[in-house]
Amino acid sequence: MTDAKPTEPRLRLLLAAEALFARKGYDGATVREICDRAGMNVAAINYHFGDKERLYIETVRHAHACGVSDAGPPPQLAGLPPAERLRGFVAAMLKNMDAPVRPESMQLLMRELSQPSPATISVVEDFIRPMAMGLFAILAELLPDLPERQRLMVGFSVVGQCLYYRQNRTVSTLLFGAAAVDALSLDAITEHITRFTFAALGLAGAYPTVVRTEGAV
Amino acid sequence: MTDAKPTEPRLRLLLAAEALFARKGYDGATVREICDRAGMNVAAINYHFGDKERLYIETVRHAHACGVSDAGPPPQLAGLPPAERLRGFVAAMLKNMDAPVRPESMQLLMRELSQPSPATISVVEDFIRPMAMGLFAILAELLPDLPERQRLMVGFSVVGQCLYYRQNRTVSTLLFGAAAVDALSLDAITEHITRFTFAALGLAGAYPTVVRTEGAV
Amino acid sequence: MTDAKPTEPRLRLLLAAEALFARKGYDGATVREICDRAGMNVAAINYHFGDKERLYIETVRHAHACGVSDAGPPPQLAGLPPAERLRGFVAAMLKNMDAPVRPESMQLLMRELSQPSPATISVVEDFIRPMAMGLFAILAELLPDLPERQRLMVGFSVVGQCLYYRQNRTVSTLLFGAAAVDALSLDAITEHITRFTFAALGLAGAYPTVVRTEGAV
Amino acid sequence: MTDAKPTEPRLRLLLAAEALFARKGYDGATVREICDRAGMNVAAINYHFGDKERLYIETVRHAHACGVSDAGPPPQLAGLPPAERLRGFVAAMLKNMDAPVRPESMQLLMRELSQPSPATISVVEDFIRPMAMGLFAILAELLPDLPERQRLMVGFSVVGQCLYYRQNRTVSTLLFGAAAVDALSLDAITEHITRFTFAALGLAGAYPTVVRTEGAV
DNA sequence: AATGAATGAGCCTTCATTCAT
DNA sequence: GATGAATGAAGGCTCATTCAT
Repeated sequence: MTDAKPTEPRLRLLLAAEALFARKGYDGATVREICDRAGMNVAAINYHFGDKERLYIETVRHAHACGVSDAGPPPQLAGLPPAERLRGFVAAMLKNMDAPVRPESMQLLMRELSQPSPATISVVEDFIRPMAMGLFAILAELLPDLPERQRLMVGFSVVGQCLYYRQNRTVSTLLFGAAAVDALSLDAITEHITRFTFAALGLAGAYPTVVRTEGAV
Repeated sequence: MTDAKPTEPRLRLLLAAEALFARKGYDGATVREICDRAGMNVAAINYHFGDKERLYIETVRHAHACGVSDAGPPPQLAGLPPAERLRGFVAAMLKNMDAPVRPESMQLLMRELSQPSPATISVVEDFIRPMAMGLFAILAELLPDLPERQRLMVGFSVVGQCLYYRQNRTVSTLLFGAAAVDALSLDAITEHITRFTFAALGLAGAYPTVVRTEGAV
Repeated sequence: MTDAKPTEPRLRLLLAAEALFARKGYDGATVREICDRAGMNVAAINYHFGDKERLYIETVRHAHACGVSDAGPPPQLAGLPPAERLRGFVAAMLKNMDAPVRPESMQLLMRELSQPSPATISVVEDFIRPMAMGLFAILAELLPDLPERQRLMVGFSVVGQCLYYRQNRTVSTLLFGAAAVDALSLDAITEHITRFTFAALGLAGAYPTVVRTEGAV
Repeated sequence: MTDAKPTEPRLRLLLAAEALFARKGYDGATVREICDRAGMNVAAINYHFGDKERLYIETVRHAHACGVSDAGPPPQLAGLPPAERLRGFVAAMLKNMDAPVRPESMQLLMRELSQPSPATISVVEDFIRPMAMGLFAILAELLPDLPERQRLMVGFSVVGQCLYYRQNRTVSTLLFGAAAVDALSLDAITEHITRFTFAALGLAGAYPTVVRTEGAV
C-alpha cells in the first residue's frame, strides 16, 4: 500500500497544488488554499518552492513526470507490424487520457497545453514529443510515399480523434446526455478510431482485428 | 455606419471584457483593466452589470450571440446532396474557428467550453447544438443504417479532426515548428479532413471534388 | 483657526506618514500604522500615492515644502552689512531647526539627510542649497580675499556649530543632563555661535551687538 | 595571528550584523541576511543571542568596545600644554571618525546616536563620555574663568565643527561636488578647526604650530 | 446616467522565530 | 553545539466593490 497521504511535505504540496491548479487554474487557485489542503502553513510554499510561480512550474513538471512513464508508444509493441502498432498507439493514448494514475495530473496537463505557460515547453518536449515521434514513425512505415505535409495532417487526424473525447467531454455530455457519452467504452472508442483511420488510409485490409466492413464504422 | 468604436457604454464594456476574458481567463482579467480598455470608469461594470460574474456571463452570451449567425451548417448548402453538405460542414467549421468575425469571441467560447461555468450551458445550446444537429442530420442521410452509437463516434471523429487545429495549435507548433504548422492552409486542411472522412466511411466514390485516390490522403 | 485635523485625505496621510517615518524610519513604519493614524483604510496609500515608496518621497517633499518658506537667509536682512547678516543667518538657522512649524517635518528631513534616499536630492536642492548660497554670499563679502577652499571650511564651521544642537541633542542630554542642555536658550546659542565665529574670523570688532570681550565666549 | 575571517561563530555574527545594521538600520537588516553573511544557519542568531533585538544590542556594544580603545584624548598628549592637547583632540576626533579601525563600527555608532535605542546609553557612557570629559578638561585649563554654561557651548562648537564632516558629508557632496569635498584633507580640516577655535577663544597667540594670522582662517 | 473617491477583504510574500534532531 | 525544516504573524499591495455626488 502506497501512501494515500504522503508525509513528505514537498510532495504533499505538489499534490495539493496539482488538484487546485487543475480545477481553478493558476490565477484561481490561492496559495492559502493549497497549503490548507496540504495541511501546512502558508509559508511552506515559499520555503519549499520560492514562490507561487515556481510551485506551479514544479507542479506541472511533477504531473507529467508521473504520467511520463506511460508516455510514448507502448514498448511491448516494438516488434509488431505497423498496423498493429498504430492500433496499440490509439489504445494507449485513449487509455492514458481516460484513466491515468491520478486524474488531476492529466487535467492539469491538458489545461496547461491549452494555455501555454513557461512550464509548457518542457511538458511538450518530455511528455508529448515521444508520443508524437512514435506515431509518426508508425505512419512513416505505413505510408512511406506520402509527402510529409500530408503525413502531418494524417497524424493530426488520428490524434484529433483521440483528444476529442477528453477535451470536449463536457460539451458532448451537454449535447447528448451523460448516458450516451458514458456508454462509449474505452474499447469501443479504440475500435472505432482504429477502424476509421485504417479505412481512411486505404489500409482496411491491414486492419489487425480482422473484422471486415464496407467502411470502417 | 458600422461602429468601429461603439459609443454605447454597455457594448464597449462587453467587447473589452470579451478580449480580456479570452486572453486571461476569468480570474486573470481585472475589472479595472476591462474598464480602462473600454475607456470608462471603474464603477461602470458594477453600474451596468452588477458585478464581475454577471459581466462574465453577459460577455459569454454576447460572444455567442454574435457568432451564432454563422453557426449551423451553411444554409446555402441546404438542397445539395449529403456528401456535398458534409464537405461544406467541415469547411464551415474550420473557417468559423480559424477566422471568425471577431477572433476574441471564438477564443472566449473555446475557453469557456474547456472550463465549464454557469454560462456554458446556454452557449452549448444556442451555439453548439445547431452545428451538431446539422452534422448528425448529414450523417443520418449518408449512413442511414448505422447504429446511433456508431454514428455518434463518427460525428466525434469528424469534429475531433476539425477541433484539433484550434485546440492544439500551440502544441503542434512546439512540436513541428511554426513554419510547418502555418503552411497548412485552411483549404488544405478542409480537403484533407473531407477526404480522410469520406474514405473512412467507405464513401470515397462519393467524394464531391472527384479526385480519386486509393485511400484519402 | 487652521485645521488641526485636516479633512483632505491626501494631507491626512502625508502628516501621519511624516510623523511615523520621522520616528521609525522608512522600514520601521508600516503602511497600516500610517493609515490607522490618518484614520483611513489600508488601501488609501495605494490609491493616493501608488505605493509606500512614493508616499515616502511625497512625504519628504511635502515636509520640506512646508519648511522651505523659512529657508534661505531672512529677506529682511537684505540691505544690512554682512556682519549683521551673518548673525541673522545663524539666528535663522537655529530657530528654523529648533522650533519649526511642525517638528516632525524637521525630524524627517534630518533623518533623510543622514540616510540619503531618492528623495534626498530635491530636498538638498530646494531646501538646503538656498541657505548654503546665502551663507557663502555673506562669507564672500566678509572675507573677500580668502581662498575658496578655506571659505568652504569656514562655512562648514558655522553650519557645524548650528547643526550640532539638533543632530546631537540626545547625546548631549545623556552626557550633561536635560537640565543643562535645556538651559541653553535659543538666544544664548545664537549669541555664542555668532561671537565665536566673529572672533574666529578676526572680525570681533565688527560684531554687531557691540559687547566687547577678550575672546568671543 | 589576526583573524581576517574569525572562526568564532559569535564573533562572525557580530561582524556581519555590524555591517548590515550600519548600512540598513535595525529594521532594514534581516536576520537571514546577517546569518548568510556570517556563513551560518538562520537559527544561529536565536541560538547565540536569543533574538534580533539582543543581537543588535550586543552588536552595538561590541562595536564601541572595539572603538573605545581609541576613544578619549590620545594618552601620549597627557603632559603637554592644554593648547597642544586641544589640537590633539581635534586631530584624534577627526581621524577617529574618518578612518577608524573598522568603518562599520563607526557608522553603526553614528546611526545609533542619531536614533537612540536601548543600546544608546552604554555607548554614550563608555565611548562618548571619555572623549567629552577629555575635551572639557582641556577647556577648563584653557579658560579657567569661563562660566560652565559658556564652556559647554564652547565644547559644542568644537565638537560640532568636527562632527559636521561625518554627519553631513552627503549634503556637502551634493552641494559642492565630490571633488571639492574630497579635496579637504584630514590635515587641512584639523588645521582649520584648530585655528578657527583658537582664534575664537582669543588664544591665537597660543596656537601651537606658530603660524600667526590676523584671524584664524 | 455615470463617476471619482474610498473601502475591506484577501492576495502573495517575507519576517523573526522555534522545534526536532 | 548547531542546524535545517517548518511556522504564525505581519508585511505591502491589489482586488472587486460601494458610496456620495
